[in-house]
Amino acid sequence: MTVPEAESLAAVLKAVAEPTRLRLVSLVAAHANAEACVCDLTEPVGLSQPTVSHHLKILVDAGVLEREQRGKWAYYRLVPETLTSISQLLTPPTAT
Amino acid sequence: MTVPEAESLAAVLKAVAEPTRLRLVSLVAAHANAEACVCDLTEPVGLSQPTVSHHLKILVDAGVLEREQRGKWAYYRLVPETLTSISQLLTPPTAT
DNA sequence: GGCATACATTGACAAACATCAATGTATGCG
DNA sequence: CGCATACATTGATGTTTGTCAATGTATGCC
Repeated sequence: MTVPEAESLAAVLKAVAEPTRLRLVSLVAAHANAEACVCDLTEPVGLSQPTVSHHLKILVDAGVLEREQRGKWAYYRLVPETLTSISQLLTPPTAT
Repeated sequence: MTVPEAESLAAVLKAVAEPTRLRLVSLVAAHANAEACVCDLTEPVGLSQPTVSHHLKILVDAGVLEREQRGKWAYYRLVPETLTSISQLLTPPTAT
């Protein structure tokens, strides 16, 4: 694995390697219509709205979630390809 | 995903979510006999011996690598089950 | 025993990070 | 226009993290 490869993989992993963000991803994926707005998420994770927005931005920047603004609300959806991709990159050669 | 589940998954991900440690894992896995000692690893990653030992300890604590002391050398091997496990936990439901 | 080798641990420090309060921006409604 | 709602951004703060120099520990060899 080259240095740039390691850096780009680490960047995505870093976004996900945080308990709150894992829960956010999980909550978004499990939510009705597979999308959720910030107001759906602050109460379940028990953190302030700015903090949740901050975490969501990190997940969007990493390509784990995507954001769509509809009226007053910002809807977040999972980008399954990203998780699938890092999942495959992490699978050890012996498996499969 | 519950809070404890998120925390334990995040702990393993955190160990791997670092470029140097990803390269170390990759180097160990690709090395002859699928094991490597610290002296095999410092030069490829270009960091000091204490720093490499430090990263290896984090990977061992997370269950990603295992360590075996043989004489003067400490040999590190991959624990494939750990990577397989987090790989599966990260696979989105839509995949498969 | 004495010395070299292989590695771990400690201490220190700058950089990155998670969090919140306060404030800013934009949308919708009357 | 004026106000409330939903969310983002900024600034500040305590904590974690990656790194190295210095030192400690243990093994092997003479």
